[in-house]
Amino acid sequence: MVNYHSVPLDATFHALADPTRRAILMRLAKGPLLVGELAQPFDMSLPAVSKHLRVLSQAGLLAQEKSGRVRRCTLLAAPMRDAAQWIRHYRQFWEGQLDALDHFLRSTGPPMEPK
Amino acid sequence: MVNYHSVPLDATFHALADPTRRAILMRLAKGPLLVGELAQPFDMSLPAVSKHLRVLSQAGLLAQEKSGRVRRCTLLAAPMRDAAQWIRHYRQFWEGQLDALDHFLRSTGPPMEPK
DNA sequence: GTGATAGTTAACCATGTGGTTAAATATAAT
DNA sequence: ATTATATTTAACCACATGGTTAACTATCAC
Repeated sequence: MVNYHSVPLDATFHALADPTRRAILMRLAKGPLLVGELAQPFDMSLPAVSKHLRVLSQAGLLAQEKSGRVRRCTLLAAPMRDAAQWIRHYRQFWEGQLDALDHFLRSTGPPMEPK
Repeated sequence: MVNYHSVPLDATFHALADPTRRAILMRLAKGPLLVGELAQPFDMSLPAVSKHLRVLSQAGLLAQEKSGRVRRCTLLAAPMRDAAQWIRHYRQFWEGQLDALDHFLRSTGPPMEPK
């Protein structure tokens, strides 16, 4: 049972599963930011933010460019595009399953209905 | 404290971050399956599969319809559509950042450059 | 009834996660 | 050289995760 986030898609979805990390990505979507700027609005310590940045880096979603004692964080889009593609690839099937959902809801009925 | 009120997205992305769960979803995309049928191709115990199914259920991605001593699992698409929408919403920005990636790669040089 | 079948729950284990504070590192400013 | 600033690393904590085996529940078949 080694690093089960070694698969790129695993790492990408894992990175997206945390609201702090999604917020970081949302802010970086508007342009690169320094670590300190990135951390400022969050109510958590700098090391906590640093850990989130490491998760994002390991998922290939973030590049850090060191410039003096400052680190400029840049969003990298490619892995997220892969994630979107995975979802899109199955969307046709899911949409085919929407009728199955209706059937399921009808067959089980409201929670308190006598069986 | 920032509230991103995005707990469902957390659950959806977390569910997608595991290759076993993605494989389960991929198979369910072709139509409902019983738990046993679902578990058969995986090299892990039934309780392990059962746990994955519970994660998927809690993420709202799976419905289980009990019929006799058998449970029919049906994929529910809606949360996945929300996840895709989250990604799609930021795609325009990421694509704007592709040039920033090029700039980053040029400015930092090859990976093994001496520090 | 007895037994087989489908599946979950319980208890456990090793490791991962998300957070903390304190110390370390590196660079800039004086 | 000293000090302040930006950021990471280390050590720690409580809890979650992904897996196991064993025991339990529920249903079907005889």
